Amino acid sequence: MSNLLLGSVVVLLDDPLGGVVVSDGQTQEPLTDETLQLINHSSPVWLVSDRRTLRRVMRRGGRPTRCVCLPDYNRLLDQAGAAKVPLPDPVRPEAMIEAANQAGYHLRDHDLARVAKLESSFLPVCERLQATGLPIDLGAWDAVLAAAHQRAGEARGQLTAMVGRDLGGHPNIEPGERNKLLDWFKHQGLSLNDLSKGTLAGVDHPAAQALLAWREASKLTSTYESYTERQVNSRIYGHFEPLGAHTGRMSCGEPNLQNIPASLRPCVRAPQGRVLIGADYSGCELRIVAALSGDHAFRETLLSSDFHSAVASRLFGQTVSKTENASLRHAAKAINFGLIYGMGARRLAQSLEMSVGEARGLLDKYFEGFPQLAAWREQAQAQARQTLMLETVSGRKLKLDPNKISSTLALNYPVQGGGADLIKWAAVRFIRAIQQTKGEPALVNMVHDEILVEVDRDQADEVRQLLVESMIGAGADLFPSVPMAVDARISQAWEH
DNA sequence: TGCTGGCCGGAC
DNA sequence: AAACGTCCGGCCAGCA
Repeated sequence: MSNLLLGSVVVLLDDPLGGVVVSDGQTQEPLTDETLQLINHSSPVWLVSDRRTLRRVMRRGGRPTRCVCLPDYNRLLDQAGAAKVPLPDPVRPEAMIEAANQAGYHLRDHDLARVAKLESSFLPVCERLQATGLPIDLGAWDAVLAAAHQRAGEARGQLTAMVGRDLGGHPNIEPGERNKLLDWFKHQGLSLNDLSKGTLAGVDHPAAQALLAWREASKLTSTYESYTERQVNSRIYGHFEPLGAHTGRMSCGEPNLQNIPASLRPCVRAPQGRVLIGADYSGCELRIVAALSGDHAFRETLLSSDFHSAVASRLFGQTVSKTENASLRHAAKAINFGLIYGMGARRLAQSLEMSVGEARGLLDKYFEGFPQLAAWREQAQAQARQTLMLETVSGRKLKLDPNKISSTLALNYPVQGGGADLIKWAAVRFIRAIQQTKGEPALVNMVHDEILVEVDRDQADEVRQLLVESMIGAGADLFPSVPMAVDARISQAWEH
């Protein structure tokens, strides 16, 4: 093929008879073990009309190194404000190649070639992740939920004892009935704007505490009980969407494996003879901020031992550690955290419970110490207004609606999106690194800045090392000016 | 009865 | 005017 993005291509299409058709654009063959070995060995770019087809071939042992899925390419194009390429109808090999070439030209015209290459390398990795599933200990999972049931029942009892016989005419108020509860609180002389955790925590009334307790427990039971209904051989299979978020992050649903709460993570357990390796970037988004801004002081402070304390010391001119002047550390941490999201003075004031004026003063002082960081923020926002385009390190792009230019997004997109680039590239590097490794290592989950791998116990140390190297190496590739740091631990369960 | 939007909260 | 981002999902409330 002439298109530089594709190189040599093989098209894989569903066969109406239930098989898969393999084509190079001229000849067509059925997918057999032989043709499969042939294309696996020569490693061309695979071209599929949808991920279902890719799954079918991978189930039969297909191991693509890169795979172009037109709908995903279209998403990259669309978000960059470029024209999409219609999926040919009917889907024929020559038409698919033509469409993919078209998409390739559009991608290059819009400087999306690098991110397209990243995504096409990541797609097979993502499919393998999805097909492997997350191993869980069903008994432990059920036990945690049974305890939550217990707590929910108790909290519900306490609440209805107080609220059940209502002066306002609502008999038997259920803890989920928001409007009635708001009504009831009003009757008690407490007119609340909402029933969020934040406002409820400040309400000095036992009913508020009972409601919070019920919500905490019933969240667990209502959301996570259904997970075990989906398990097959003690594994849960989520549906990962490689471009689920417009920042480039993956998303996951049915069920969502990316928001399993801390209380259930110990129930994610490797089967007999195998272990889990959990590895996460520590402070990777702050490191990305450091790399993008090029701020020397920020970089040096970040690389020193305890970042939040160090920032607090600079900010307030006194010694701060986790034990000494902890409130100052807390303030610095709030700013550092908000930095990633483009937080303003108002919100900082709210989270630190101070006046907006004080918060503004704090931010000014903060950016005084990190002048290049402040300049980068200004520049990023100005450029977003001017070009109406946001961009990450891999060239991933987001076209802004001129009617609603968000300065927070201008700051957050390159950071969050850069993090997505980073972990995807790390996963690709890891899969390549373990090609020859025994012990059947497999990705079992990815959560934005964390990678979870399952492997035979005997290979755990070796694979842990490869994983760390892949993650750090990906950082060196994408953000060479600031080294990434990775925490990695081997254990039976996810977060023991 | 089924759909939709808002609220709320889990993860990062 | 105001502004801490990205998701998924369960439940209630309102509407047809």
